[in-house]
Amino acid sequence: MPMADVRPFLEALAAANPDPRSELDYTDPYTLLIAVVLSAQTTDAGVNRATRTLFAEAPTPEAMVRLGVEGVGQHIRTLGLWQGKARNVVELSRLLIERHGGEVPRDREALEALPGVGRKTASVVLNVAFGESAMAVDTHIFRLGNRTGLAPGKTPREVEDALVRRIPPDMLRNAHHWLILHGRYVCKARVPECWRCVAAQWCRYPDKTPPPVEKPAKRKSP
DNA sequence: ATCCCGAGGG
DNA sequence: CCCTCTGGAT
Repeated sequence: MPMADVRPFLEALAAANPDPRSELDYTDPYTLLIAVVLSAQTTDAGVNRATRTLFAEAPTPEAMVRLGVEGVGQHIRTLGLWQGKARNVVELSRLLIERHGGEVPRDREALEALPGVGRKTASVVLNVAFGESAMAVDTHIFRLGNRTGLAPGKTPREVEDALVRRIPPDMLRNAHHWLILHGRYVCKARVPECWRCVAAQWCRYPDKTPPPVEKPAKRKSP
């Protein structure tokens, strides 16, 4: 049975996933754009750290171009795929100046025309920084949408459309973030931890896995 | 060993 | 659809 109303589900996820944007201003489109470009094949902690030190040195597109590929690389060497990302960050910044007066365009086509920016990155920027009705579907959200009944679909695009259609407009902003965190840390691919899921009561997933049996604490053994 | 909060290209 | 680029976490 499909979830009748997605609002309680999303409210529970929102409450369980406090806004992680504390040290960095991810409401700033440029900061967010760079952070998301850096995020592929890496951990969130790594991206946060790299973005923080990078922006301390080059907070604007102009400064980023001046810093150059080598300079950017210094900040992101611990991330996966960092060589390509360093090139993308600099070239993308140059194009922002050349095409958009140094601003991040509020436009999907313009965003996706930038190197290193695909559909998912553009969606996150449009949604989180600009408040547009966009969703990005990765493996976590795809699985969660189908498993929970929130947004069933055979293809990522179908799931995406279902999400944009079903999620109340006032909840769309940041919904991507709540869903992705929930999919990563609770509604996991192999072993979903339903016993600590705040939204289990609205979920149709049949496998309500029990909590792991508490192993006897290891006393000082002989 | 396996999996990523992807994009670009064949 | 497939593959490659890459480092870190588990």
